[in-house]
Amino acid sequence: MSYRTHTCGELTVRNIGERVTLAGWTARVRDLGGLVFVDLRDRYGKTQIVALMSSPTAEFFKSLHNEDVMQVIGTVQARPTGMANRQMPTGEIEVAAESAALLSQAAPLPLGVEDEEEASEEVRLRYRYLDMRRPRLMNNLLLRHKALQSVRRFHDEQGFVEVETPFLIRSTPEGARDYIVPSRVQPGCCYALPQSPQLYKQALMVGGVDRYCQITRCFRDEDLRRDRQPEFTQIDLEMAFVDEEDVFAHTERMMQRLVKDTLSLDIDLPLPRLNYFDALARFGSDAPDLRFGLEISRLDAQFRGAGFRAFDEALANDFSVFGINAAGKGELSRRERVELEERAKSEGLPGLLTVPVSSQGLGGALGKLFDATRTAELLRVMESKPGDLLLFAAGEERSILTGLGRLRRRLAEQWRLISKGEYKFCWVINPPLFEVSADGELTPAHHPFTSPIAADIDKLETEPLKVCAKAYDLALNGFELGSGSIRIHSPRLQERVFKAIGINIEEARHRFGFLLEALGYGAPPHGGIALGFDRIVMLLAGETNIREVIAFPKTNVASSLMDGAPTPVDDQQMAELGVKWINISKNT
RNA sequence: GGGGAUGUAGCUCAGUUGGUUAGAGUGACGGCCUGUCACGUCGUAGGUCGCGAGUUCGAGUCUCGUCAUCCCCGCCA
Repeated sequence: MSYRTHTCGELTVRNIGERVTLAGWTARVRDLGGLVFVDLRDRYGKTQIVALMSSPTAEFFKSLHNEDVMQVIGTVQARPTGMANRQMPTGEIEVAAESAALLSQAAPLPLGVEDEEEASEEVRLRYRYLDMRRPRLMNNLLLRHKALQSVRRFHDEQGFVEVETPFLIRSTPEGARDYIVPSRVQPGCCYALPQSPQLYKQALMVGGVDRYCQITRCFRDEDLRRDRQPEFTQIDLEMAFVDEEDVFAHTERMMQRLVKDTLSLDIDLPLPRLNYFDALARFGSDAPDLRFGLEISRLDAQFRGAGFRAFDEALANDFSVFGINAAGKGELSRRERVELEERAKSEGLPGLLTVPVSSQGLGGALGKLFDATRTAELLRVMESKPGDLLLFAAGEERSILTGLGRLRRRLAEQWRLISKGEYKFCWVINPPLFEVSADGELTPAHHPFTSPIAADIDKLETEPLKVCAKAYDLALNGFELGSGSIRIHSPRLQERVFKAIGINIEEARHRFGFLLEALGYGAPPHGGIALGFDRIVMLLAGETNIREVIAFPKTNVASSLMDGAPTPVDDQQMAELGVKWINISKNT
């Protein structure tokens, strides 16, 4: 006989009179003396079990503890008139118990499975298997499953081949720090866990797998954030014989389908596109949040010669002035404006000038400095009207823009300019191919296999920093969902790019192993994208933290509180690997 | 590596200018109760105030250090 004939979420009035067997967790026991109710729960729902004092099971029910696992055999019956619970799907019926069996006993729980939100992050992570019994995490896991199936089904329909690539790979010094795995068979050598399957998917293109997709784990040993875990899942895809437009079209349809399959929402295509520099200039971010305004304006011309000393000095130093129109915020109190200025400093801005706009013109520090013409011009550029509050900051262009970008997001949250359930995607396209690293070297902004846009190839040797890449990021609601590019498939162009960043072909071959060789054996034009699956699910779930959509996530210092990883390992294990610790100061 | 927040009963929290025996809700345990559904009701147990120093007649409260969890900057091709 099977453990259960039905789940705890499916019995309704249609089942009245049926003899059923249910199994699940004891969610609650309501002992009324001569009458006992038990809510039996599984992931499908809850069903009320009832036993009269005269019933042989009543004594057993009274002895139950919360979360004991049991099996009940009984008959589905309608609840007495007026006793239905309209809150729950099974609320019109109950199961009159004939017999019951305890399947497993539960000790008192360290967190309340029944109450929502009443547990610290620490306790939830330590007892993740209990947290899972609560609807929030369970629903997120179910949503994640749906999203996985949607993406797989879509790619299968489109003729994509799912190929698994290795987890034990060659370490490359580029990019994020690698997780390292020492080899026992080859003492002194290590594998790395992949930061992404980049090199392999390009090899697959050379191999003729012209449409590849993989939903796979990636590993990066960097500090965590609310949208970053050391191991995370990517939707990785690559296509041969395509240009950017093909990748855009494919990715957009995948996202459209994903949002439809999970949330039943329709996304309009094509998705808007922003040039990388425009995104930075207007939103102070390469992953702009388009759900609200507060756009940034460049105001060098409007402030030049206006006599505002701090900004004049900045302009004289080749710095810039930028502003944001906080529409309708002109009535903020003196104190609120000071708080705003403090907030700006905490976002890395050197300072913030706040100026209310009234029907008389500009207030605050600019009231006396700006004449009618200058005022009119400023209001025109900032699209401002009386009742607004203007925010200004001056300094080095990029740092002011990114600072204002962070402030912009904070203010939108604080002022509740974002409505829930809105999904605003956008492509951010054609970023620079190279950037200058901290030590002054030219480095690839994306990765060294990214193709420059055709029009810029001639500048590779002369003005490398002006070369734009055939690369693109997909952003959603202020988060980077993923990025990709059209790759270089010509060994000659690849060589020029390496030369531009100061590495010769031998060195490149040493660092990137097989890929360069592969490109020499007939590589089709190809490109692709990799999307952060956890982030996508986080946003679909309406969560603000990636941990909420990961079954067993890590803490800020990359610990797993449930199993205690990472731990020291035996000397024996280390000896086999030929590895010895030095200078260990803590955690030993 | 840097900045910020938090840490008090199993859980979620309160605890005043430093002052007697550290409280509440919930959960746990025991009793009563025949229509509950956050059942009600009566009772009982439950504390290394994260840890370690220091200041003080006296520290949950003040100072320093340290650990843990969270958020941000750096970092994340």
